[in-house]
Amino acid sequence: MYSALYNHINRFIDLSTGEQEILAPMLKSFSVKKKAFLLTEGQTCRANYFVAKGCLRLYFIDIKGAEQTTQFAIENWWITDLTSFLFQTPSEFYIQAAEATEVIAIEHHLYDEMFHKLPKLERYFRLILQKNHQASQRRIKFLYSQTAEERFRHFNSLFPEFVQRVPQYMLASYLGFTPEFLSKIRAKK
Amino acid sequence: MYSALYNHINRFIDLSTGEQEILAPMLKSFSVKKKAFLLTEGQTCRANYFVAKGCLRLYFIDIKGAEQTTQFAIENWWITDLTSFLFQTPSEFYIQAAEATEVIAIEHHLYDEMFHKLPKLERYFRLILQKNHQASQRRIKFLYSQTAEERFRHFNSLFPEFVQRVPQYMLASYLGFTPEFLSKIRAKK
DNA sequence: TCCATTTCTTAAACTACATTAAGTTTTTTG
DNA sequence: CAAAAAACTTAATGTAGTTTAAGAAATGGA
Repeated sequence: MYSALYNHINRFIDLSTGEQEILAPMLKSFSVKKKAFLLTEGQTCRANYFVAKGCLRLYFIDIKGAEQTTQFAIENWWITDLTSFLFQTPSEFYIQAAEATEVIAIEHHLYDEMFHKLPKLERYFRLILQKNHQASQRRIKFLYSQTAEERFRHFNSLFPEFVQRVPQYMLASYLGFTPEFLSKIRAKK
Repeated sequence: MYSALYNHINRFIDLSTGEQEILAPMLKSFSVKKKAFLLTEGQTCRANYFVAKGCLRLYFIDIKGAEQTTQFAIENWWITDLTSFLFQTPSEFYIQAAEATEVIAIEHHLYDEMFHKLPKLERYFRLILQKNHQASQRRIKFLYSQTAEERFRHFNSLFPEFVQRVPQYMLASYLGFTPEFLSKIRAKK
């Protein structure tokens, strides 16, 4: 049921079978159809989501009405609107399945309890959040140091399979330009 | 000596006097003169830095030779090049004092030991990293949703004192445009 | 398998911001 | 307190990327 998550946790800390059994009742596992939403603007984000299989994306709608993708989560990544999740306030974001996705969720009303019952998980989440922070530092540098074309070519060389996996308009907004411009870049060579 | 840090930690968890005494020998406290460096490109980042007083900034030099500020840390914020710090690899960043600054540092060779001796701090750092992650999500949205002028006006309305505190060229690169353009915006009104 | 929807492409006109360069003001330091 | 260095301003010129709009291709559902 939750083996994808247990395997991931065990990459960072040792979680015994007994501890897994304590954790299990606090989790929920379910499928999300392609294009279905786990969160929409105005709603309060109910859970922190772990992707067991598939792909979720976090985006918002800008003043001009365009979707701006700010994050993707593939296998073994957590995704949520952290502010909305932690403080149970209305979100300005959408979380949508970019593909048919298998999700494991920890809901807000059990989040603190989880750390209380399994303090070991403080370490797991600290390490995950450190990875997130590394990724953010890399991403900001990347956004500030290259032109749109360089960003695309660089991203494409690092994650060629992923570029094939999602529609170009999602990728374009994630990389900070328009789908038309991405089309232009590709046509070049 | 380390009271600024102890106070900060106690906002998130309860750290007893005894525990403070365990922590103390793993910390270092020192002053950094304005414009002095805690890290330069090519060096390995030795520590994670907590600002007790003053202001540090993290920046890199882009292809055109311009400084790009990617992060500021004022009182009660931690700052480091996390990848370089965790894996002890050469950094592409500089950490410099934007003002005369009082720093409390935890060095790499004591970082794991700190969590081993004081597992409570796993929680403190998880909570800090959550705040960081919230800040990153906010920042990315901010960068993607507004024009340069809007970003400046918005930032200025949120943090007017901070805008006065640092040179405009640092702020301009942090907000993602040139000092000349910032000058132009200001002249407008 | 066909129609509807979604996604991608092309190209011309436009604009927000960068670049360059020179001059001015402010801050730092001996 | 004078000189040097650092920070800021102004303005002309240039360009990377956007906008708009229309058509082509791919995908998905009944």
